[in-house]
Amino acid sequence: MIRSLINRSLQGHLQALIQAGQLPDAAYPPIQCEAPKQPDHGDLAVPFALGAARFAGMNPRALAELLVERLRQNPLIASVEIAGPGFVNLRLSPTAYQQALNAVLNSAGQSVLRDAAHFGRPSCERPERINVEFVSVNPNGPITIGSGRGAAYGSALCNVLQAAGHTVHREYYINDGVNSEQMRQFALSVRALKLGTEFPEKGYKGDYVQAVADQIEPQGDPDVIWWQQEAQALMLQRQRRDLETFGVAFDTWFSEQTLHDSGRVRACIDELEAKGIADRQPVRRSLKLGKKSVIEDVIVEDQPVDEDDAAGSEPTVWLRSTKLGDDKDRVLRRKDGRLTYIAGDVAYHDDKFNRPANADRLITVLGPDHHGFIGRLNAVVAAMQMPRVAANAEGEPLSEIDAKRYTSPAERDACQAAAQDAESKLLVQIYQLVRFMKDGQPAPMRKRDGNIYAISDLIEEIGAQAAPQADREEQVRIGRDVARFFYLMRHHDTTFDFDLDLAARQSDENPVFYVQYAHARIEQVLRRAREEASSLYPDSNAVNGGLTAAARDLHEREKQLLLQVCALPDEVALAAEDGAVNRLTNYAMELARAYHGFYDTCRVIDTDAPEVSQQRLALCVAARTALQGVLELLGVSAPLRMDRPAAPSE
RNA sequence: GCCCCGGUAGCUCAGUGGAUAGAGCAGCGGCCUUCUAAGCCGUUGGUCGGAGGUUCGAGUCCUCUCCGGGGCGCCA
Repeated sequence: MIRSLINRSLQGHLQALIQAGQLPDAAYPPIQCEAPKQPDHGDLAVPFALGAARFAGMNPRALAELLVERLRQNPLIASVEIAGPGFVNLRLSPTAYQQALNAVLNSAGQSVLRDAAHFGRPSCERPERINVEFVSVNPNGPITIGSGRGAAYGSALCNVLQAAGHTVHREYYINDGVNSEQMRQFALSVRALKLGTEFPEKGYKGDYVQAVADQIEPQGDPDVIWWQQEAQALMLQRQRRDLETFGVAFDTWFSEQTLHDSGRVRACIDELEAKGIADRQPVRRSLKLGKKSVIEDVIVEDQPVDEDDAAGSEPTVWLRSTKLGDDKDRVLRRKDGRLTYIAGDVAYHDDKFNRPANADRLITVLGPDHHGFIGRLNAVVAAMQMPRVAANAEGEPLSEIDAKRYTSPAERDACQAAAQDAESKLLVQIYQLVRFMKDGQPAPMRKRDGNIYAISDLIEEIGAQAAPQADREEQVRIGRDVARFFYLMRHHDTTFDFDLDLAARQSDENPVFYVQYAHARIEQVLRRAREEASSLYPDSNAVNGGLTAAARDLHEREKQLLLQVCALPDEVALAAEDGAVNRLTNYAMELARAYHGFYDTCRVIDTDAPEVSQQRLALCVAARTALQGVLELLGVSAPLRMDRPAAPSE
């Protein structure tokens, strides 16, 4: 925002220098400003000269001098100096702040998700249609606190991508395949509880299983498949409800079984066999990997063929995923005819790329136990996308190792191209383990009675402890806000400890309340202004009118607040690029800090100084816009007021 | 054996190859007759696990190594 304003200026200055022949025309790194480490270095710092010196063939300070000459002419810049090895430190003019503030105010009251003109939305260079699949747990239990991280991360990631200008499709893949062994066990457990039949050895216990059993009404003596479908439908209902409570919504709930029913899975296998990337040879290949996943050898093992298998049984069908970079070949169809999970995945990924509103790119959010899936999912995508290999094509001869997995140079080239292409189209985001800490000890995720620690339990627990007097709806709101914020505080690909005691504490240690309190404070100020000094209240026209008045040198705290507000689009752009949504929780805390500092030092409502007061009200509105924006992206509410917790009685 | 993640202040963690490595909490000391003190300000606290390397410059990139967490099914 302010930065992009300045960045544009900087680019202009650079071009001018090149055109004037003061700088050689070279492939310079991008010229950009950044927040200085120390506030007393100025409002913004430009490290360009340090990086560009090499390309210009001059020393950094001399290059900085050239820039400084130009910057002195710039009306947005109040002062500029060279510091350290060649930093250019800028102080912005009141005009620059004024312009930035007005720009933010233009999107006050808008949604960063829905309104494309919201200042928090960075301009996206290459908008894409992105399909994001997340959560996708088996419908044999509630959403656990473990998957809760994936739910929080996935939903926030979608918001960020959308705010960055992409078209996002949120998708949940329902693992409802009837040949799933786990679902069969679940169905048998439900049936046992309902009918009092023998409980399966690997059955599911816990109140949620009983709850499903209580709701099921069998007519006659239905088969296991019926039980399975009924049970998973009920479980799915519960999952949807819990996710909704957690602030997670999907555009599509995609059923695995529909792919089997429509014959798509079988058709895909046929296609793969026709291409030669799947076959029925009784061998399995695996890659022997050395350091840095360098392929040291290809191991080929014969698979036993039992002569006495029932007549009519067919050979196992193998996906030759080692040709596509996976470390093992994978079975698509077992010899008893049942299809594996990965067979469904082939059809599923193919489907995502071939819908009317097809995706340019897929993102799949998976838990830490699925880390080994990256290679095979990539192979699955590559297998369907690769062309049939022409038999007579030529290429560099095969190496000794490659000869063990490829039949021809042409096949090798086609496979490697497909694998590479798949890597650019499918991004697997793995989130790491969460440990829930209670009284300094890890809390068990699975209770002894077979019950699971569900996300709904977490929400209720936090809400009830943080606000014992509040009504249920309010407790759920608090529980959801705190849980989401906590999940999102750390980088998704880092293990972290979720401190349940801290989460439930309504104190200054809890960052969620710190951020929300900043918002409540803003609302309070605006309320008071409306009630006690309505002539100063910034309805949109009055704010803009007030700001076109003489620009004033802002207080240091006001500048810091506005700079922080203006950093939102930059943070969104970065998060969309690298998927590090946790930037935004950090940003939210910094923004809140900036506001609290401003609030403490700068009296807003002051009828004796109407112009200053009006500008500060405008700053409040700007801060509110940014806070609401970032909280909307995080899926955390922005409360209009927060009552001070009762002081401990003396 | 291979893969992923982590090791930064007493604790929990930030930290785009750039300046004197930062917050919060805990500790210590201040600030409510004025918009909510769930707040603010000051202060104490560091061999960024270790060793090499690349670079004008490394907590950040590369190699090796030590310690901790997790993963490597014709389960999903």
